[in-house]
Parts: sequence; C-alpha cells; structure tokens
Amino acid sequence: MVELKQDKKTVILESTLLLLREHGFHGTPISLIAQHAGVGAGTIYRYFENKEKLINELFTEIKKRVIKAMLKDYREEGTYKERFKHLWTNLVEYCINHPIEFHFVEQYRYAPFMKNATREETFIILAPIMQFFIESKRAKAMKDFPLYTLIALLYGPIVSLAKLHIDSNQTLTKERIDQAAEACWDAVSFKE
Amino acid sequence: MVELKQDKKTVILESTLLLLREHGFHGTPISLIAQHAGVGAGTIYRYFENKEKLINELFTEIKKRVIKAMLKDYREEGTYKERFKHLWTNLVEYCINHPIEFHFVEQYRYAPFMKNATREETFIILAPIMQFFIESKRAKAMKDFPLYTLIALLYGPIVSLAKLHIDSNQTLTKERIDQAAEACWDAVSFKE
DNA sequence: TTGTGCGGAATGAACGTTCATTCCGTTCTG
DNA sequence: CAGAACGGAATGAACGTTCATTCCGCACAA
Repeated sequence: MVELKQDKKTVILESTLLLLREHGFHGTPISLIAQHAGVGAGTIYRYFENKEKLINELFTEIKKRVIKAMLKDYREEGTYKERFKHLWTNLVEYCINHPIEFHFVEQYRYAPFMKNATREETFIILAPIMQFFIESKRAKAMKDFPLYTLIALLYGPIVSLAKLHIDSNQTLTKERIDQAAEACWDAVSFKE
Repeated sequence: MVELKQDKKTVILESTLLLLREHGFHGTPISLIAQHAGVGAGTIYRYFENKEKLINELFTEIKKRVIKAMLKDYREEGTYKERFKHLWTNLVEYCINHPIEFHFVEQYRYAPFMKNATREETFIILAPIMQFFIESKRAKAMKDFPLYTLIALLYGPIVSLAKLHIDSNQTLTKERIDQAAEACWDAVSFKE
C-alpha cells in the first residue's frame, strides 16, 4: 500500500485506542471513531481494510511501544540483577503511566479475533528479552527453570500490579515498585 | 423471581460459556446461544433480562466455582507455607484443568460492560483468602508488603502460567507447578 | 379413568435499530 | 486539469429484543 498522509492514520489509531478503552469493541462503531478522529467514515477504509485489521494494527503498534519502553536505556552491562531490575521497572512504569495502552493490550490479547500472526509478530520483537533470560540462566544468576516459568514469575506480577494500581487507585510509589522488583528477583534467583 | 426450571437456565449458561470462548462477544448472537442450548431465542429472556446480564451472571457463577476449587480441602492448620502452597496449587490446577472457565474470566474481567457490582460481589467471596494474607503478615510469615503487592506477586504468576500452559501446549507437570509455588513463596517470605 | 380448562413456560417470526462497508459527488493537490 | 483523497449519505446484513401464539402438565369434574 502506498503511504497516505501519515498523521491522519495516526489520529485514527489514537482515537480507536481511546474509544475502545472507554466503550469496548461493541460500543465503538466506525462512525464514532471517524467522528472522534475528525474524519469521514469512508476515509478510515483508505487506511485500513476493515475494522478487525484496524484493531490488529493498533495492537502491534502498541506492543512495539511497550517493548521499546522496556528497553529504554538498557545496556548489557552490570549484574544480572541490575539488568533485570532495569527492564522490569521500565515495564511496570510504562504500564502504570500508560494505563490506556496497558489496558488495551491486556483486554485484546486473548480476544478470539486476534490473529495468531499478530501474536507471533510481537514474539519476534521480544527476542532481545528472551536472550536476557537465556543468558541469565546460563550464568547461574537465575534458577534453572523452564523459560515460560520464569516469564510467568516475572511478568505475571507486573500485570497484576498494574491492574490493581489502575483499578483501585492505589498509588504505586517508586519504593513499592522497587520492593516488588526485589521480591520478583527473590523468586527467580538463588537464595543468598 | 420465582425459580423457573433450573436446568434450562444452566444449559443456557453453559452454552454461553462455550460459545463466548470460541467466538467472543460479537461472534455469539443470542440466536446462536439459543440454538446451541436447544432452546428458543425468546426463552433466554425468561431467565435473563438481557445479554449483558446473562454474561454478568455467568461471570459471578464461574468466579464462585474458582474460589470453591481454591478452598478445596483447605484447613487452617500447618505452617503458613503449607497453607499457601495448598491454596496456590489448587488455583493453578483449576485454571489449567478448566481452561474455558479460566479464559472466560480473564477475558471479561476488565471488559467495559462488566458492572462494578459484579466485581464487588466476587470480592466478598474472596474474604477468607484475604484473611489468610492478613494473618500471614501478622505472624511474620510473609514480608510486610501492602496487601495488593502480595496478591500481585502470588496471583500474577498463576495467570501467566496458566495462559502460557494453555496457549503453547507446554505440559505443566506437578513438579513444575511445585517449583513455581516454591518460587512464589520465595518472593513473599523472608529468606531463610 | 377420561375429558376439559387453565396458567404459565416456551417459541420463533417479525421489528426496529445499529453498524460495517460501499459509493459517488466534492475538495484538495501538484 | 487530472488524479488522489476525502466525506458522509446510502445500503444491506445482522442483531437484540418483543410478543402473539402454541404447548405442556396439572387440577378437577363427571
């Protein structure tokens, strides 16, 4: 597809994100997205084949932002614990500072209309993170658990924390985040 | 409301669960539910005010099953670690043995049409579990973290584990589950 | 035992609405 | 002026919900 005016596309995506979060899939007809984006309904179809494709594209777009935020200022140096805490904290902070994006990803991640292709695509972006796990295990910094157990132990709490934080207006201070990061590390590292 | 024939209601609920999982909210019109349940479309409205209420009721119904499964054979005796592992393992096993229920809860928990009342209702059922946390903290068996941090550290991994298990056909053996339970305990308990 | 009447549960066709998508006249751009 | 981009009314399919009607099982009379 030839690139059309890019900022209009962006506006459509951002409007969709906002409205989906607020009203859910059923509650946000194309007409509403068009109105919110200040665009004709038909115009949306110049940029996206159909509604499903629009949402799928939004999904991968946001996934990319998340990974990018997670890798912000990340260097492959220092102890594994330090590196872990850096990645982990980045992710938590992104989630709680971008509740709309976070919610969107959590809400549509397992929606039946999400194409597997979409999921696989995001898997590729995750490769550098996977690398970190593998190295940490090899260096005996992390317990020798299956990769997916480690992911569950570290990623699961992030999702839960962010949800509880957003949902119940608990203020997740820097200290609390650090506390939780330490606890996560306790879960996957050997006892001292 | 006078109790109508109960098994018809149950059939409708079970059909809804199955179809929602398979096709999502948009993909399962009332007519399909009716067909699958072997019931007239209008009949559904004898039991449920509307589609939304139907799903909300299904939601609390399943939540109750989950809590019940979690508390199975639970006694307030033994060490806190033992009690924790009992509850935690029960929950994980329920999630992976009832993937449809698990998925449903995870998928609709934060859907915008979920009434807060629904959420609060399930909160009440959770009271005994909350009690366990509070006691554990008081007895210095768990770190003195905010309640919601502890929940995140323990519940988050369950969700992640179950999702990864169901999604990627990883076999989550008894050993793996126990391994993860121990790790979770490491996260929230004091180092030995 | 059989026949009749009755109340409420069940039904599904029909209705009105909503929505994704299309189409075409208009506007912008180069 | 040509061609692309745009807008938004029009379209037709799909859906949730309603409601006039049918069905069913029980009570009771004869």
